Amino acid sequence: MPDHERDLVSGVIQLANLLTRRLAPIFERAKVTPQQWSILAALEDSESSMTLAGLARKLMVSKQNMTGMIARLEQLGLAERNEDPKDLRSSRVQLTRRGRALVEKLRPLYEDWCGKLGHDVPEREIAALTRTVDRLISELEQG
Amino acid sequence: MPDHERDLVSGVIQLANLLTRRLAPIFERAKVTPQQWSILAALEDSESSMTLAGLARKLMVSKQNMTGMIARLEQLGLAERNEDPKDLRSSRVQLTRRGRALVEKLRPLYEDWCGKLGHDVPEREIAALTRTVDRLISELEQG
DNA sequence: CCATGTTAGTCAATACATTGACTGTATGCC
DNA sequence: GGCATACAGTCAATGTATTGACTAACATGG
Repeated sequence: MPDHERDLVSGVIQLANLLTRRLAPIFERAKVTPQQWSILAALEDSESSMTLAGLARKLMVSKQNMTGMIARLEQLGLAERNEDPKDLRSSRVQLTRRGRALVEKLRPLYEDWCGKLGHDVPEREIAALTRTVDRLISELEQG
Repeated sequence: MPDHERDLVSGVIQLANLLTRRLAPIFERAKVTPQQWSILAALEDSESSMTLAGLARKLMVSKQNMTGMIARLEQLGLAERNEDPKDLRSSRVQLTRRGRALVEKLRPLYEDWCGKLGHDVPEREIAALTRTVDRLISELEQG
């Protein structure tokens, strides 16, 4: 029995921290962090290169943050930037061969982990949670 | 219509970022951050002093993190540390007079904001969401 | 009494995340 | 054409969050 009530806002923030912490060991052997994973997965999903700003919008982080994240992924040899001849402002980001291989290796691990998450909690509740989270994100995105 | 599906884990992490971002302006005039708010509120709730490790457990962050957070709150003159004569390892953290006054001023603002959150989303869903979040936290806390 | 193990707190290194300020490129309207 | 505006990317400063490594103090069982 929890001795302190946790409001929704604090709960979501604490849950996010906890998820990140528990997720980290899954990716540890590959030397990537959960946030790096999210970028790698987004790049593979896109089936083509993306701009920094496009990635930032998709993952809902600032473009300044994305600059650093991509720099680290480039350092690791998992992603690369190329100039876009059509728009000299943009660079197109894409997975390297190693990056793509890594995503293919890690995706099942990630999905397994997510699937096992909430084995205590009824399936219906998890689905409802997912939907409500999306609604809240949409609502907050405007403001 | 969202073009990309967002799984629960990514959704919760993105929602937490978004909540923090939207919450920040509420506290901006008082020069505190949402995370600092969470500590101040916890200290007021406790009705007595707390140890660093106790605070860290309650808010589910590492004690190393708490060291820095408390140092910043002390710098701001909102919290203070005193030695515990019963246990020379511990320091007891408590609100200063200014800290207590600030919490009293900010708490209604915070609660209003939380209350208005999800005006699109039925009350029942919000309550269900809160419960599910708590369950997931409990499950992950063990592992 | 003392060895062992646990707990409280700190420091350092690294990653993530924000805002503000800035450069350079593109776009659109007159 | 040229100016205003918006957008892409970066740098710097600050705060949050983690782990690992360490010291000091407490607690327990020989």
